Amino acid sequence: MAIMDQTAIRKRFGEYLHARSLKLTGQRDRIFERAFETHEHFTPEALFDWLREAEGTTVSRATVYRTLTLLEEGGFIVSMNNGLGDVVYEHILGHEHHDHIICLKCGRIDEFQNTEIEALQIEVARTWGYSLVRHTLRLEGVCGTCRLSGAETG
Amino acid sequence: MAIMDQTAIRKRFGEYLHARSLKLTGQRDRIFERAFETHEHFTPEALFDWLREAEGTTVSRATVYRTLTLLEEGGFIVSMNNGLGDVVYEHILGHEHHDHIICLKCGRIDEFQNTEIEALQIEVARTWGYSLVRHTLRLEGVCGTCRLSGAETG
DNA sequence: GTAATTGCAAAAGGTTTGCAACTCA
DNA sequence: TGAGTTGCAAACCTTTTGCAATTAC
Repeated sequence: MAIMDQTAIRKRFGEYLHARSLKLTGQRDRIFERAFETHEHFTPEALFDWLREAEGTTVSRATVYRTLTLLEEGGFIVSMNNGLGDVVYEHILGHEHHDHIICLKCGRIDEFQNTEIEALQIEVARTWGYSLVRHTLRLEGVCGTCRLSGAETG
Repeated sequence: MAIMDQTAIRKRFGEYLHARSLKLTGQRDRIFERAFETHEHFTPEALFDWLREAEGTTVSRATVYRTLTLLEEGGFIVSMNNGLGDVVYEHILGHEHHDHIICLKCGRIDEFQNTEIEALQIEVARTWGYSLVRHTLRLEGVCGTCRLSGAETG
């Protein structure tokens, strides 16, 4: 399923920086690497902590924020809201476009694709006179695990 | 199309407060009224300003926030993200469930309904073992007006 | 009369920014 | 060498909170 492997995307990151006359600093490198190391959604703060926990590795919060913005502008990562008020990011490595289904009990996030829904969205946009740039579809519910365990909690 | 008229929902607000042993204060009344007066999506700050602009009417920011939370808990309004980092609210008066299509250039928000998409969502959730509680579908693009005027702006 | 509410100002939480020191190319 | 980058701390913005005064019921 991978569209591009880690090496290729790393190279593209370098090219992207070069094209914009930006420098590949140690901090950017570490942030990039760490962001692509996880397959989870993460907050800027979480990434900051991960880097701090890694022995000796310290990158300032400001640089984390600045670099995440940079990565998003370059299309290497995308941001979304986790529904609890936090901004979370995910990298695009090996991800085709997908939407999310989120468990309201445990916060688990699964990803899915549905071409029929995609097609209908384009149709809706056209109907309203919009040209569709992107969309966000988030399904929220209770996952199987939580339904079996917690049942009717809170 | 209205599910409930303004009078009816106003009454329900009173009942809701009563049921929770809360008081119908002048401030709550004004906030409620103003929130239902507009059919646009609004930020807490915007509502605060509206009330301030209205001659003599002043409600503190704190009370605006507290009351909006209260109204959302009661199901009288719902909140969402406008995609620019702001929390925006909309009242539910006369609104059936709908999704949003947002213009990335001018921030305009339109609402639509599509039963086919709704049905497919339920199917997706079932496939993944989730029971669907709710969903958010946001289409983002460029509206007809902006496409005609601005064209390829920055 | 009394519990609930308000306004204020301070606090909080997340993100951005100015600036001097530093570093990649 | 010099444009771009970093870290720090202060600034920002939105939202929340503690508390004394006030108000609805």
